Amino acid sequence: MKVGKRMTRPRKLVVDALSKNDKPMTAQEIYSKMKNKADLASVYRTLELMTKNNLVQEYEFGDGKKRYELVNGHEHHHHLVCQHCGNVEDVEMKEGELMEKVANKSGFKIERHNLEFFGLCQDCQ
Amino acid sequence: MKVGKRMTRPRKLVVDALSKNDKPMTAQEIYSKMKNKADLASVYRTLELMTKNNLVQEYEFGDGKKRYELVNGHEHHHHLVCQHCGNVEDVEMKEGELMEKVANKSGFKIERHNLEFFGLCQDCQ
DNA sequence: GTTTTTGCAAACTTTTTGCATGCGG
DNA sequence: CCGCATGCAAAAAGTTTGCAAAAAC
Repeated sequence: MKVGKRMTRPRKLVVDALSKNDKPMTAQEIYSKMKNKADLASVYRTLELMTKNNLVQEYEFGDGKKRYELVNGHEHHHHLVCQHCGNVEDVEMKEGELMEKVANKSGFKIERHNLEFFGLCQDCQ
Repeated sequence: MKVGKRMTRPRKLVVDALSKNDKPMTAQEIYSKMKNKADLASVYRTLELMTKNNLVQEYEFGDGKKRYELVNGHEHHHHLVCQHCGNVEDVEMKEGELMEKVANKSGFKIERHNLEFFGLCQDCQ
């Protein structure tokens, strides 16, 4: 890891779990992948640390659980969340101009945005 | 209300609280506004009912609480959430073409999307 | 050796649920 | 009246926290 922090086993396990998955994961999902080799609380603490240091990005898809995805390697992107099967696909799109317009006309200093789509994937239509 | 459902006091109170506020409210906030005149559980049940019937729209701004806003009257819009003071402003933007592109290239049947911006409002910059 | 991090257990917060009672139409 | 909706209380579910023990460096 980095950030002047220690590279411990629980942290390795979290990174490991996240990097083996291509979809955002909940804390529970990450925890399940590491079979008692670290505590759930450590998972949460690690995710908080990594989120603050922009190593992971946090998402909410509306079911009350936060999901996390490694930033490393991933382009900036958004998600298509199937409301039937729960599957998640990545979408990339160039929304740059749109964001600029919002920034300009609002006077807000926009640091990040979440854009998620909900609907039905091809299999579920 | 409608939906073939009964217009009861708790439901009136929820609609009332929501219509007197111009920002999305949490269940707790709604509950607080109605001073023991209805139960929190009824607030949740009402919000669920109204969400399913598209009378309210549900949002998540990343703090683990769901927020609700009356659809009635409001144009389709998005939010600017200040990460410092928590204030929420509405933004309107024409993102139509962008949405179409995503729909076309993904094969997803998109039913709705959430787009929220996080940053610093003018006062907090 | 000292500081950071962990595991465990307990607490907290938000949301959901069961059930007997009560209100709306 | 009759069934849907409510209040209350208890339970889920997700996340956070305190603290002594253990691991990094």
